[in-house]
Amino acid sequence: MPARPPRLKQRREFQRLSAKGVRVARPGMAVQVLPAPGQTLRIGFTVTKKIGNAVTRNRAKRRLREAARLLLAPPGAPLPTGHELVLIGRDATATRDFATLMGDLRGALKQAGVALPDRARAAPAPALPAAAPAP
RNA sequence: UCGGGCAGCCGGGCGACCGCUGGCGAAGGCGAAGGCCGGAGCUGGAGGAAAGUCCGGGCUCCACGGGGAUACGGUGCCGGCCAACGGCCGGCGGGGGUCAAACCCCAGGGAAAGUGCCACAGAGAGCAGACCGCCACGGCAGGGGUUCGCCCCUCCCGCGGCAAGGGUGAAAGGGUGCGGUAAGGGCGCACCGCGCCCCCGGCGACGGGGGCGGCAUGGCAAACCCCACCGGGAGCAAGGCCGAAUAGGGGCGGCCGGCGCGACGGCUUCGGCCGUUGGCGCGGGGGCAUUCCCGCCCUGCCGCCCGGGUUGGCCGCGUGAAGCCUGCGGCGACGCAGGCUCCAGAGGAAUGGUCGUCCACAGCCUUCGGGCUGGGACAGAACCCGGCUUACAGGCUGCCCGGCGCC
Repeated sequence: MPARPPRLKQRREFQRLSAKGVRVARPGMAVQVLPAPGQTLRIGFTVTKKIGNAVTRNRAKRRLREAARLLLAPPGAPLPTGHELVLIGRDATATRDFATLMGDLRGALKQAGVALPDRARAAPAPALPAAAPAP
């Protein structure tokens, strides 16, 4: 039962990603990636006041969080490692069709070189602790 | 049923799967024990405005002897309600609405204390004023009449009277009518208005009546101002606890020093003794900061100079001026009594994602049965409560006034 990825919370962490990370943009969001070899994936979300009022900003952040959960930490899969991520909301984040939003995120992560967990391997066996099948 | 006008309420419903967050917490595991780990499952989870942060409080810290004055800010008809208010209720006064009406609106104390302002237009706007006009008197000219004395009409000039009418304006120094007058004018009179006094009703704001006054006192106080009353400051990053880290200061100069400990130096009969020294404690002394914190601190006294930290957890933190129902009192705001309920607590900050179905709504088509698309208003708790203000798709309920129709 893998926990969700740890969150980035502090201002200086966001600033570090902004200064040193690689930025990839899609209509639904922008993604900043910084390699962190050996570390489990950590992720942060940010939506500026330019996007809208508090309701709109909250919605954008929640949709980004849900999209990231479905892509990066599906039930049963181990957490990816090796990166820190920041997802940045844009104007379309709150209104874009959710499947399209997921597509944006998938494409952005692929372009940034972040490997997604293997969904097929994750699918079975939530009951037993995942004994790694010998290759 | 139509039109007008108020008040209250709702503001997407149901279901499925996957998630988030608070609470309770089974199996199982660990430990000698207190207990710890663990999390199946159950369950709570945004608003009427959570908003603006404009008022009033609770709570917290800081300040604070009593009285007065000044400055600054606020409030401003009366009575009541409320923990309190700049809020609410009921009245009063004024204004609006309408043929009447239901009903709506209001910074609504003081302008015969002072200062200031009153644009444009207009002759004149605060010691009022005379453009057109009206009237009297004197004079020139023209016309008419004549009893030949003069009279009447018109234009113009001069000198006066007036403020009715026209005109300007937001406002022109009471209004309407009659009398009076050369024409006019509170010049006189009646009524209305205004001011003062008296009586009556009302807790009161105020209302009613009578008498007197001939009119004196234009408006603006969301212009300064005057009067009356009220008002300490900062805010949950308040404030407190625990742990970690760093520190619990450092430097320079001058002067002074009670006791003990320590350190250093010297002497020693090895028991101690003497000296030096602001390293520590006691005693004694001194003193305070606010607006993120280093608080209770400092210290022998005086003077000068130089900083550091801001990370984690817990409490505060939701049983409250609480909500719902019923009854009683009150026109009402509201109060009292009884019963029932526990109802969000995050901290880069939970209430989301997807789907089905129904209910509104909008557009198009329609054979009027419906069909197809679109698509949920304003907006997100951050210590809590009472208000105000502002935003808001659509909808529900009740009441009041008036018209028409029916019984």
